[in-house]
This record gives sequence, structure tokens and C-alpha cells, in this order.
Amino acid sequence: MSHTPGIRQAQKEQTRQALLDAGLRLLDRQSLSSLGLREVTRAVGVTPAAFYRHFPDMAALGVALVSEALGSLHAVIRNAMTAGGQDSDELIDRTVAITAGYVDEHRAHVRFIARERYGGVRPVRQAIAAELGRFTDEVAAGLASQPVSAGWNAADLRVLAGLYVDHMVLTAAAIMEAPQDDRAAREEITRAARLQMQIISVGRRHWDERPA
Amino acid sequence: MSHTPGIRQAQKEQTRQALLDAGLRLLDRQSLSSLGLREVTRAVGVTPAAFYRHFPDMAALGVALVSEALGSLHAVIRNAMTAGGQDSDELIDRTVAITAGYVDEHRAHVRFIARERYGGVRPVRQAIAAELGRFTDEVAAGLASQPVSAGWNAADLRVLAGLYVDHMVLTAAAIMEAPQDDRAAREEITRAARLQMQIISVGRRHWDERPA
DNA sequence: GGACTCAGTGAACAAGTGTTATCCCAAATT
DNA sequence: AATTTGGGATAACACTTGTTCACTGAGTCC
Repeated sequence: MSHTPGIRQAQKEQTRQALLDAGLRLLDRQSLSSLGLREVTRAVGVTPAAFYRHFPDMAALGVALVSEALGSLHAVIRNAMTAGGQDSDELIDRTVAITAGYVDEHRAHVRFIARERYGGVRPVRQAIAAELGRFTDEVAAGLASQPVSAGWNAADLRVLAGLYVDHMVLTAAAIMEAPQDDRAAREEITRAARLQMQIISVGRRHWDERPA
Repeated sequence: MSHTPGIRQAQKEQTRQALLDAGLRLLDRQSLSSLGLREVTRAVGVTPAAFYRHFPDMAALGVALVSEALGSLHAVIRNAMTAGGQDSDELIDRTVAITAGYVDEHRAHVRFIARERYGGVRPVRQAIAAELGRFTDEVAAGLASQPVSAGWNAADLRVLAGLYVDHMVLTAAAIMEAPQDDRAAREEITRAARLQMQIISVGRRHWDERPA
């Protein structure tokens, strides 16, 4: 399908992307449920009616933004988990560093996800939940392939993975909320995030030693 | 101050409360940044101009809702932490049960907090962050008074407390998002929440045994 | 090279919005 | 009993909003 690129499709894709970009930028200071169609088209320099050539409504634009924000993240996660040193602390340090780096490069996307995860637009909430669920599956699969996971069943491993994923999202949100230039605050946040991940990991390693 | 109750103040307080109630109800399907002043006054049956007798703008109403939602929770937390059996699993079960019960009784408030924690209205975000910070302090104080906390310094204990608080908020949000009558889904969520708290608690107990 | 497709235009629509100034009248104060 | 206070009503202000419709003109297809 879509056998011919064509000038036409390229131009359409271009203004579609412009709508997404403008929308994301305008969502800096408000949430999706208050973002107006005219507001977006005005920012792009296009007639309000043109919006309907790309999205049926703002909710659809929001769902497209979810894909844009989270779609490219699967590869990152897989890399981070499978790569390199088995040493737990180093893996944690790297995970937090990757998270922090991702926030710097995709600040607006991170804000959007944090804001709309429990936001006022149902289809967007569902899209985010579905995508985070996929992340959880991938993390669970990664955890399962580690020797420490002996004695864990699949269901419990997914719950553990969910804990990691939620923690990652919260950490990203916290970094994003901190003033961009306040290095001390940022260091404090990443320190806390590392510490929390370490606590969870220790709990995982000593899981079978818990009191009956 | 406010030496006389007076019919006047009582009536004022009454419509103020009506504005808060109507606002909270309307926030079921949208977020604060899209909630209109006229929308709220219409729901109460009052003139738009009357709104200004109680709040300078919608952000102020939002901040008031934060107090209403989280202000009464401090006592609950203190009770839950100090009360009863030292047995860890039982404490966890009770904590999750209390959380679930709270969601049932204050569904709209929980939704509001989850939605606006990273929402589009700065003063509201700050109010929520401040209140959750106070919760974290209280939990940290509670943890400090437990024997298991030997060898933990205050800063790290606060980070651990933050992990518990964030987990509680996420659990409440998850319960709230599940269909109200789907008992299976709800049981699955609370099961996961208990398991996750247990992992964290095991990590805490075995903290000093982690590899150098 | 002529027919067709379709992204974007321009204009009009019926509502909706926050905010202000002025007035009213019951409660509070003296 | 006379005066002041202040919560709420009324009405108007100048905009903004989503959606529709027939249209134009460049890109595509045969």
C-alpha cells in the first residue's frame, strides 16, 4: 500500500506534521481537553476547515501524539535492558541516565504523556495505557531472561515490570517538572530515582527470603 | 477572627461549596484547564458574576479542591501507619484496603488529583506537589519509628517514603480507572499493588545486604 | 492533454466564552 | 430605627469557538 510517494502525499504529510508540532507546542501550558482546533490551525497558518482533512477531532490528534511520543521508545527500552554489564547498580545508573537524556531531548512529549495519562480525553488515556502495557510486557520479558528471576512466575514478573515502568514514567515526569537549569534539583531527583530502583531490585533478589 | 457565624457567612459558604461540588462533578469528563466559569455557575444556578465573590479565577477553585481532596487525608495516613499489628504483610493488606475504600468514597477527588497532578494549571500542580510532599514527610516519620529502619539516614528514608506515596497514588488512580463494577479487574489491581508493596518492603529489610 | 481527485480557502452559522459596571435588597452594624 | 455592607442579579462588552458548504487550483491518472 501507499505505492507512490508523490508530491501530493508529501505535502499532506507535511501539514499533518505541522499540526502535530503546533499542537504539542501549545500543550505546554494547557491540557488536551482545552486545546482548540482553531488555535492549532492558526499556529500552523492554515484554515480551520483544513484540520478535518487530517483528523476528525482533537482527540484523534492526541492519539497520534501518543504514537509519536511512545512509539519510538520500544527500541530504546530493549537496548537499555539487554545491553552490557550484568552488574545491577551500573544497569540502574545507566537506566536513569537514559531516562534523563530522553527527557532533555523530548521534553514536550514527556510532558504530554504525563499530563494526559489521566487526562480528560478517554481515547488518549486508552492509547497511553495500551502503549505502557506493551512496555511492561517487554520489560517483563527482559526480566524473565535474567538468572535472578528463577522462582518467579510470569504473572508476578509482569507486576514487577509494571513497578519498574511506572517508576520510570514518574522519574521522567519529575525531571521534566524541575527547572531546566537547576542542576542541583535535577541531581537530587536522579539520586532518589536510583535509590528507589535499587530498593526494588534488592527486594527482587531477596524475594524468596521474605517471612512466611 | 470571624467572631460571628452569622446567616450571611453561612449562606456564602454554602454557595462556595456548591461551586466546588459542581466544579468537581464537571471535572469528571474534562480537565481543569478546559473547565469554564460559566459552566460552573450555570450548574449551580447562579450568575457568572457571582463566581468572583468566591474565587478570582478557576485556578483558585482548583487549589481549593486540592485542599478538599487531600487535606482530610493526613489523619487517615497517620492512623494507618501507627495502628496495630507489626506484621508487614498484614499492614500492607490493610494499607491497600484502606486505599481502595478511599477511592470508593471519594472517586471524584481521586480522579481530580491524578488528573491535575501533571495538569495544565501551574498553581494546582504546585498545591498537589506540596500536599504530597507533606504526606511523604509523615510517612518518612512513621518509617523512622520502626525498628527495621536502623541504619537508614533521614534523607534515604524520605526517598523510600516517596516511593510508598507515589505507589499509593498510582494504585488509587488504577482502581479509579477500572470499571466500577468489574470486581475481577479490581481484585487484580489490588493484588498487584500488594505484591509491589511487598517487593519494596523486602528491599527495605534486606537493604544492608546488597552487593557493594 | 483532458478528466478527475482532493488539500486547502473563504465565508457564514449559531453558540459559547471571561469580564465589567450598575443595581438590588437582605443581613449586619451602630 | 437608620445606616452600612456585600452576595447575587442583570445586561452588555468584545471575542472565540466548532462545523458546514461550495469553491479553487495544483498534482495525478489514463
